[in-house]
Amino acid sequence: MAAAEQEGTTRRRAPRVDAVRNREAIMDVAAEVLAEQGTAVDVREIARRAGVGMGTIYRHFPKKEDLVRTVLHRDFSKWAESARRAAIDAEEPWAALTDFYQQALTGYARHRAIMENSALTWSDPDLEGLEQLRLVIEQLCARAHAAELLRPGVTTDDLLLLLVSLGHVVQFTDQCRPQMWNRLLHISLDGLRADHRAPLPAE
Amino acid sequence: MAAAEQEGTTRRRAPRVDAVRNREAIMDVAAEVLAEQGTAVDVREIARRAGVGMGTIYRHFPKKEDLVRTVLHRDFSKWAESARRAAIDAEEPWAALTDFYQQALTGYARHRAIMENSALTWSDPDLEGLEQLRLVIEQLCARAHAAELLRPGVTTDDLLLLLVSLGHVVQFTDQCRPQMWNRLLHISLDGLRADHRAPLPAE
Amino acid sequence: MAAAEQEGTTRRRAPRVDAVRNREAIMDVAAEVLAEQGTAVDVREIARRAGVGMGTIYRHFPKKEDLVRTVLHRDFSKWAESARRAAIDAEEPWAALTDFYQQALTGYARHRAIMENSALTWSDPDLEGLEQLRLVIEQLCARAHAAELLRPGVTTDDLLLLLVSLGHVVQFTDQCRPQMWNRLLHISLDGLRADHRAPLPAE
Amino acid sequence: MAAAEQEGTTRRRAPRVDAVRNREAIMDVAAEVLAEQGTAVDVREIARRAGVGMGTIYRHFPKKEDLVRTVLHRDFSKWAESARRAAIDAEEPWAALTDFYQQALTGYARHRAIMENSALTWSDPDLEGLEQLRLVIEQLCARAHAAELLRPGVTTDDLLLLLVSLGHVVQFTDQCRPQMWNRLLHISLDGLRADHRAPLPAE
DNA sequence: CATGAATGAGCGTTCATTCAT
DNA sequence: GATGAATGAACGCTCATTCAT
Repeated sequence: MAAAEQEGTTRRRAPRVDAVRNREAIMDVAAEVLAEQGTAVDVREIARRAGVGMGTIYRHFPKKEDLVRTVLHRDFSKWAESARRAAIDAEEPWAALTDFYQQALTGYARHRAIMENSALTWSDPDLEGLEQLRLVIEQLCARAHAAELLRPGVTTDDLLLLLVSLGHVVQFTDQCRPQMWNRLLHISLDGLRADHRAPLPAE
Repeated sequence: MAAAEQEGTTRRRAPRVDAVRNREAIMDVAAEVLAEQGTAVDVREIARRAGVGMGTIYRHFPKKEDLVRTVLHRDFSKWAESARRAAIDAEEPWAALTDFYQQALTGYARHRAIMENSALTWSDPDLEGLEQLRLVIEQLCARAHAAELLRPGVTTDDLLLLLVSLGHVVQFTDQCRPQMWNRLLHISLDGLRADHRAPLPAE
Repeated sequence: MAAAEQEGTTRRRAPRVDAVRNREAIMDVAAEVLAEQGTAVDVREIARRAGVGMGTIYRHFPKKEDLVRTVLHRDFSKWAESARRAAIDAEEPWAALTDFYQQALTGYARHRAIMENSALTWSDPDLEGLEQLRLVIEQLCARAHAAELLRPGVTTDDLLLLLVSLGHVVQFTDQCRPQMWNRLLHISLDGLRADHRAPLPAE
Repeated sequence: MAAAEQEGTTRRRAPRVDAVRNREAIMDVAAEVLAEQGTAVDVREIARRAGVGMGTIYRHFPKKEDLVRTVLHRDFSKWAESARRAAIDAEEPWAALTDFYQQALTGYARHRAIMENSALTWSDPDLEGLEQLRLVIEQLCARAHAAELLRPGVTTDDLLLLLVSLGHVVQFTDQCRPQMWNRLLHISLDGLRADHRAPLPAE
């Protein structure tokens, strides 16, 4: 009703509000469900939990994969952005790095669909997503190298891959051994320290 | 029938040579396909590629899962056994460990279904498979500790988890960056060395 | 959405008229096919004959058995209800009884699936269906006994069982000797008359 | 060995012995299984329980239905023959009739496949089986009519159909109400008595 | 535009029947 | 002949996607 009052001027916009609302509802629900169940979810469940019809989903996202990609991208970006800020705010380069891993592994690594997709993303450069994360890591990497805290030769890709790798560990130890990944993280980080001067193998 | 029984050596009339051949063909093809596509494959595709009818598969393996389990178990065992021998034969405890990882990651880690199953196995200890692997790693771990080459506090589970973790890395870098996991392996192994005396976090 | 809610009368947006039509088409076709072929029909055939896709059937009836049960229940109830009315309307207790059998055997006894189910229902009292019928028969039985028309000792179960029994006769004489069951019915009914005072054997 | 001694003369017959043995084993087992489970049995189960290969079954009986028909025919005939003798031996025509029903319903009516097939047989006169039974009943019927014990107009077909009808009752009350069919039998037989002079409806 | 009913390819599985050994 | 391995049509069911309302 309130929306209808402006009829004359906003005839076109009014429906958009709903559309946007819907789109967001869908994405929010999808985010939840994708995190819980991975990409194997039934589209119907997303529709049901979002309170919309399936057609609405398909209007906004022609293929299920489009929805998945969009949602993952958004969530990933959101998270990457907060990670970026944390990285900038940190004063100690090394602490920045370790905090980053801690946060990443406590947070998004539990997201089933993101982890599923990390693999895809990695091998299919057309798919964006890890790219933003790479930027964050690039900074962390550069700062740590600048402070000579990071082992010579360690690249952004190394750090990124380590993250994904530990992410998988989180996935399947989350239920039975909730903190075990932390040990692996420590081990890996110790292996990344500047103390180690032995060159890493070429790819 | 009576005639055949005199033989004494072969209770079963004729060796169903072709049946054995078929069973093996099925398992071999299944191994291939499971390695490529994971457990989601259509049984029909295995049948097609094995050159047999669907019914033949179901004769040998009443449920798809039976086929999967059997194949995975076979492949895993085969590989675990060779890993065990290599581990025993190695003179240097540290080399034994690194070679083991090298071999594991060059080999079975490319197998999608095995990797799928590793995750499951981890959280469901009833499922066998990783158990054999754990035994091998236990030995490697013990020897390395005995020689004081391994960081204090490092457990078999740490090493096992590292393996699975790097296995996933192999999975999704195999196509685009075939040797990249090797760098991570080096980093992790360096983090495992006895030089590091800092205690690892409790689980 | 908000606009639709004002209506107050129809919470559901649009009546899915065609959906109802489809559901009914499915049930009608299913009734036909189940009557003809019993519960062994291929769901695809029902779909084909109803002019819908298979999925449509499964939308309305999650399992084949749900469809079967629903259809049988509907048909059975419909018929049982009309039988009940006829039984009440009849003035003569004996005529009520004979008409009831006539109608039952001319009608639902040709339904293969119902007859299949009668057998099951008999041995599994959890399954509903015969229950309604039993109620009708109970009344008929009571009235006939009250009028001393029915042989002493005859129970509702006797009458019910006779019905099912003659139902089977209808099943397999329907094609070749369409009215033959009628003779058996007469014979049985005569055996049920109060003239016969010889006690019936205990179960 | 004993069979082989006559090699010269019976070269052709020796294998037949086995074949016959097999054929009989198959039929015996099939009889059992068909009685227990009806015609829906898996051919494999018959083969297994008969200790022969499936090919052997299909050599003797090109189609499953051939086996079924043959077995049922044999069992039916066997039983019909014993019924015939009992019928002849009986001195009282009425007792002959009632004993016949008693025996039939205690005996073969529990045979699932026979009962399944009775329906088919009835409507498909090409299928033999009931024919022999009809002959027996014809005699019983004639004797009872001659003694004026049987209601005028009652035909062999009436009696035959009554038998099949009560047979079905036995089928589904056997587990839960083992003797209930007996009551129906009494009722029907009383309806068949010569006391009833009312004409039966034409078919 | 939103809805959710409809579609149908595809999956795991069974079993009568055939055929190489 | 006998064997039982192989075949494949057919079944119940799921779910991404389309489309009439």
